[in-house]
Amino acid sequence: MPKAGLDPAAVVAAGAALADEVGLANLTMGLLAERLGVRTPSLYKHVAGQEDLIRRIAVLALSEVADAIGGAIQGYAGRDALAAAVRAFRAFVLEHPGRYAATIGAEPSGPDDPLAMEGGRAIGAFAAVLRGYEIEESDVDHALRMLRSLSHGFATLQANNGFQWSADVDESFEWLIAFVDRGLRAV
Amino acid sequence: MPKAGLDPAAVVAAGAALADEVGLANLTMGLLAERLGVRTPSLYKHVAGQEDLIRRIAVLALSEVADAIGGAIQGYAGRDALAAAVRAFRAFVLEHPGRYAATIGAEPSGPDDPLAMEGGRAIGAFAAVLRGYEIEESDVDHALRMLRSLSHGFATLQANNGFQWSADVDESFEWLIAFVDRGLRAV
DNA sequence: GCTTTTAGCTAACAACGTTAGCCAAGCCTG
DNA sequence: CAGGCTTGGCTAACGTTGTTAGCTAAAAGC
Repeated sequence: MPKAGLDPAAVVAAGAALADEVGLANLTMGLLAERLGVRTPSLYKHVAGQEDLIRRIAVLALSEVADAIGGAIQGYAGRDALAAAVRAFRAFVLEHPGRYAATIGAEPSGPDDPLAMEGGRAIGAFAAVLRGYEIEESDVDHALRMLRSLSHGFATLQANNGFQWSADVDESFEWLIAFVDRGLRAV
Repeated sequence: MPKAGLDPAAVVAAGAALADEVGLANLTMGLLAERLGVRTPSLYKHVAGQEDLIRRIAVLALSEVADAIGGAIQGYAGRDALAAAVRAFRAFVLEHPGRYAATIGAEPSGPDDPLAMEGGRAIGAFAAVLRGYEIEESDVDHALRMLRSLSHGFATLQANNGFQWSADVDESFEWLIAFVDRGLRAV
């Protein structure tokens, strides 16, 4: 009785939403099937398995991250672009912790793997921020890695409640933006 | 036939070593039992279950991280201490990716949870680095979070092969130390 | 030396991912 | 429009993994 009208994109989208709700570790095929009003084995007509599902969720997440950052920095440059980019990134991770978690440890199989392409787009959005600073060619890659590490580290630590004590996290984040901005202008 | 002579510490140590070898995601109770020359259910005499095991591995990892950083910075201050600390941290994560992964997402249940205590010790080691800089009291927490985010982000991205293209990762890391050192002296 | 605790074992079960094989709904062609 | 083909759902079944129950023999204590 083919009536549910699923397709791979719908399954992946529902999987991503469910991962955000219950956490990636609790994203089970049975739970996803139930959410879609279908029996578990039916999912295998659309995705190859759980590993494939998570990989596709990662691709979706990276695509959304790239769009979010790219959209946020439009019309801005320098410190404004930096702030917009990292705020957009952090907001995405906090709103969509499950799908973002899918991107961690997902290794592209080759340069034309969709994972690599969307990942490259996300990194490109960060790279656009750096063009607003006067950074020597040889330093751009290092600065980009710094930006990624800081964004990823801060967002994941916060998403996992890694910051325990006193000081306000939003305040720390703004402090961090100022810190990086000063540093990049002095490079 | 109680002869294997296991105890919780031995099980946790073996679990941590195994996690480093095969990855935390592939750390199965059966595999660990086999490694210890014992049948799977016997492990439950020493740890309450897989969740408990991973939690204890996280405590062990945090304790080792704290010792590694604490030891590395002894006798150093300022930039030397900063470099020693983050190098020790990164080396630990790269040598022990499995046990470090156990610390991600482990939430302490209360302030006297061993997890919180060892985590606090590790953070304290980073905090010691900051005392070598002239940072205002109100900025210390922010700087500490920056340091943690950067260390965690860089190390985990590298451990997951998150840095894809050209530039040398070690070079980026040294660049990053210089970047943070300059920034902290200008705070 | 007898009792009690402890630490191993076997057997069994539940949850989950996955595969095989069936069958009806929708489409495509003659 | 009829018949076949493709598709997307289904049930049944299996392997793996985590976990519990209950037994037993080695060690520890009186």
